[in-house]
Amino acid sequence: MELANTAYVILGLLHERPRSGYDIKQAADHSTRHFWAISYGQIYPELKRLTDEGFVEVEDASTGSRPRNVYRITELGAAALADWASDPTLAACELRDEMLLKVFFSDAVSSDEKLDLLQAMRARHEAVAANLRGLEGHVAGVHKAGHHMHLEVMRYGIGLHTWCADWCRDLERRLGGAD
Amino acid sequence: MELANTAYVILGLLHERPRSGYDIKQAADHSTRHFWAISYGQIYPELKRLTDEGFVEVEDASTGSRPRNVYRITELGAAALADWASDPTLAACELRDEMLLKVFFSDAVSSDEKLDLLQAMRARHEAVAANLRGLEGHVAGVHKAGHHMHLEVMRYGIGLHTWCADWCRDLERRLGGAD
DNA sequence: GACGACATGTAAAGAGTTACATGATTAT
DNA sequence: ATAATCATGTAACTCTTTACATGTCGTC
Repeated sequence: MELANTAYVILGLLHERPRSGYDIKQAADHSTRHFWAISYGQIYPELKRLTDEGFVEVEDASTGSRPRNVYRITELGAAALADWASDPTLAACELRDEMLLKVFFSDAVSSDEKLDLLQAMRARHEAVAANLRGLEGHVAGVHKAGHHMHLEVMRYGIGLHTWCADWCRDLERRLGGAD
Repeated sequence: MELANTAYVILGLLHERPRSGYDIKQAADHSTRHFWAISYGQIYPELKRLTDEGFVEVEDASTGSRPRNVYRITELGAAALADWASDPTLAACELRDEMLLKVFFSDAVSSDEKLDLLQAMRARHEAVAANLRGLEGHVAGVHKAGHHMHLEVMRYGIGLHTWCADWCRDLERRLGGAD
């Protein structure tokens, strides 16, 4: 009865309020996506499993002939979530960044191409930071409902990607200026 | 004949100098691990594929009855690496951080547990930054051989994880002080 | 002699993405 | 009408990790 991290994303989002699989995907795309992305291919099978194990309950909320299943976390589910969230066991943070990989090996390419790479990478981080800043206002509203950490983590993302963009800018300057 | 990113990690490391599968694993663990980890289960099959496709050449370097295959990048391989590295196409940077996920959902746990979580997360980032700082001196030596970007990316890692540790510290202070 | 580093490889399991398939409702 | 959004789900595929299996060489 061990749950995967992806299950806890679902449980965590359902702890806020009942949601459909579709809603879970939307909510994840606007929040956890930046440090734990999930897809429909995981959500629907996982919801079935969580229902079978008693961590969530399903309620039919179909309108006319459009199906809609709304899931609600159970006490068992809330306990499992709290157990998981309160365990401070060290877990690695895994990063996979193809562009940084290219930068790492870019001694094999020309100075111009190196700069192009860094500029593209900076643009990416600026875009992510801007996107998160857009989300920030929305989260600040929900914030009042008691989800303080959602806002804090959103700002972590903004700060992190801003730092990355700054690093790119600084390296661009040093490569463009000195070389 | 499309290569996966993992293949480019191997190609990139072989571009520096010929290496065995074991050497590749060691080198990756001391460099790309922080933004692109690879395992033996990928390395050996991938080396076979790269050899079959002509991107690398294998040379027998066995000593006595201990087997050792040293791989060397070919011109075709170097061209493929340069092609890949010089393409600034936007690619997402994917992060999976279980501890941050817990922090995100930690409104469901007590203030004390929240602080424990943040302290553990800070310890993690401090450890990674310290580890990278230890590697930095080593990389600075190779640096002279023309691998400037290796050192830059190493410092990116140090800066990034230091930023993360600082963020944790700041949030700890605000949660511990005001609450 | 035992331990740690060197060395190669495979098989199975697990995690996650993508593409596909289907259809309803709402807004333009 | 038609496009966008809402809505559910599966199957195939890809990528990656983990565990296993095997054996050598140098050093304490």
